[in-house]
Amino acid sequence: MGLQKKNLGKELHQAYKLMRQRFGHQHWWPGENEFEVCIGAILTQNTAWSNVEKAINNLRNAKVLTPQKLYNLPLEELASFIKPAGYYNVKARRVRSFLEVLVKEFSGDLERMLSGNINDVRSRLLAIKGIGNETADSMLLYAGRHLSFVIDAYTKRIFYRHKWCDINVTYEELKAMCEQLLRTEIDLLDYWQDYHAQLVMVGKNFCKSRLPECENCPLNSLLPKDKK
DNA sequence: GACCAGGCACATC
DNA sequence: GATGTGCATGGT
Repeated sequence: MGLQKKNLGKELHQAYKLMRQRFGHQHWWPGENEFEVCIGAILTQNTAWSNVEKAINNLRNAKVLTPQKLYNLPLEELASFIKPAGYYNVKARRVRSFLEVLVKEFSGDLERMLSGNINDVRSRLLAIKGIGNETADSMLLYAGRHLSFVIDAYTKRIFYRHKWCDINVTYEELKAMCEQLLRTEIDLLDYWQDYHAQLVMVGKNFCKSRLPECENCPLNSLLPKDKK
């Protein structure tokens, strides 16, 4: 992590207040239940959520949105349902490998799969092919209600833009930094869930691509003074 | 038509 | 350990 700005914690919390003021509480994750959250977490990898919604609706309309039914689906059929989400062949395999563990090791009981020691649960998720850091943390935070901060491309882009981290920061470093500094609220789970959601709002609406400027961004008042 | 999106695994050097 | 590549649809 190296040199860390003094009062960075306060600045990060100020950022939250600004985003929250602009967008309101996001009540994330979008999804009817914990199982949908997990499937959505896989489907949204490098993909716009609007496309994921179509894929999930296909599954819902086909009435296969349960662990056992989804697991029993032939791979090609699963792939055709999730086509709108893109990368449908890889994602079909990734959903399948997640379900394999859920159904075979936990009898389809997602709550049991996600309960217990956070580090153990996280390791179990990361051992599944197709589940990396962000997907695992999304499942932990939004489906498992664990205190596991989610880092994504928007987080890195926004943090770097504001010089809250350097360009080479790793996933684990940024995650540890956020988890260490964002501890002021009473309800940390709600805070971390909404913090990530707010960052996605900023990313989607104001920090597209790697352009240095993002007009009308609620965080502009926090930009480093030399390049504004 | 180009560019982008809430990643990840794998190959290669 | 760092860097490059394939995967694919739909919106702007």
